[in-house]
Amino acid sequence: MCEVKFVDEEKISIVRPKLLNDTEVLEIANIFKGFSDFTRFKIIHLLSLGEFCVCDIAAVLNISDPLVSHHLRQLRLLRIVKARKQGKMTYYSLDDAHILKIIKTGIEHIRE
Amino acid sequence: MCEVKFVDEEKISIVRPKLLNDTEVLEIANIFKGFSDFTRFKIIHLLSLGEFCVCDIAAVLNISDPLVSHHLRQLRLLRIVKARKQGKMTYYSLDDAHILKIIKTGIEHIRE
DNA sequence: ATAATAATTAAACAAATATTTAATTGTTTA
DNA sequence: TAAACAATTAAATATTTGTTTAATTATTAT
Repeated sequence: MCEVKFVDEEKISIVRPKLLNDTEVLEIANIFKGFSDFTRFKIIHLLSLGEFCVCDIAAVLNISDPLVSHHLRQLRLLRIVKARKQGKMTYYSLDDAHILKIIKTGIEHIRE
Repeated sequence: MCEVKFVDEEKISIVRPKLLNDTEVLEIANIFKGFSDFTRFKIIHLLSLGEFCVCDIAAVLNISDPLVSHHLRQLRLLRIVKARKQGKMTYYSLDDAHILKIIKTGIEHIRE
């Protein structure tokens, strides 16, 4: 086990006040959690290309309607996507410009 | 259940070739997964402020050494952080500039 | 009203993941 | 060489989370 005192007390004291508070950290981590699942990211990426109904999302990605609906619900709660209802259908799209930026950052990153 | 044919066949056919392949999606989703946990994001954010040993990370964030080590291992595999060994200690820091950009995008996002 | 359909919700299950505790490795110093 | 310490690893547990299936809601059209 590691001793209690800090290896570099000074470095720590400079950094401490710059730390984010728990609420902020939780919020940010949750946003990234929205992007962290294989299926969910596929949905998000599709919606970055346009507005789609649940039915078409499921068909294009070859997954079931309830699964799409389930993920969209999470994404709506995280305000990553927004919904527009029209008749029987619900059309989904990305909620704001930030979301597109996050997607792009991710794509850029893996393409180095 | 939703019928098989697409609501907007044309829109779909335009979008289809623009979709990312599964390997890319998995890679991106995994990077975001690195950022998606409360404790792990705290570690990442701390490392965005400087280079630290396991011992100090654990002390500042008030969590156990093995937990820090465990998360750092994942982050190293995802190439989000890198390690530098010196004597008994291992010093960790962010792996590249992209990572800093992702962190900033996240912080920006919640601060609108 | 009834039937058909898009979407959502609920319940059950399966799989993945975070955390804890204990044991181990590897390096330094006495 | 033995003791001390930083870090890692392993095993066990607890929790969260993704997916499936079935049932339900809400809207449109007959």
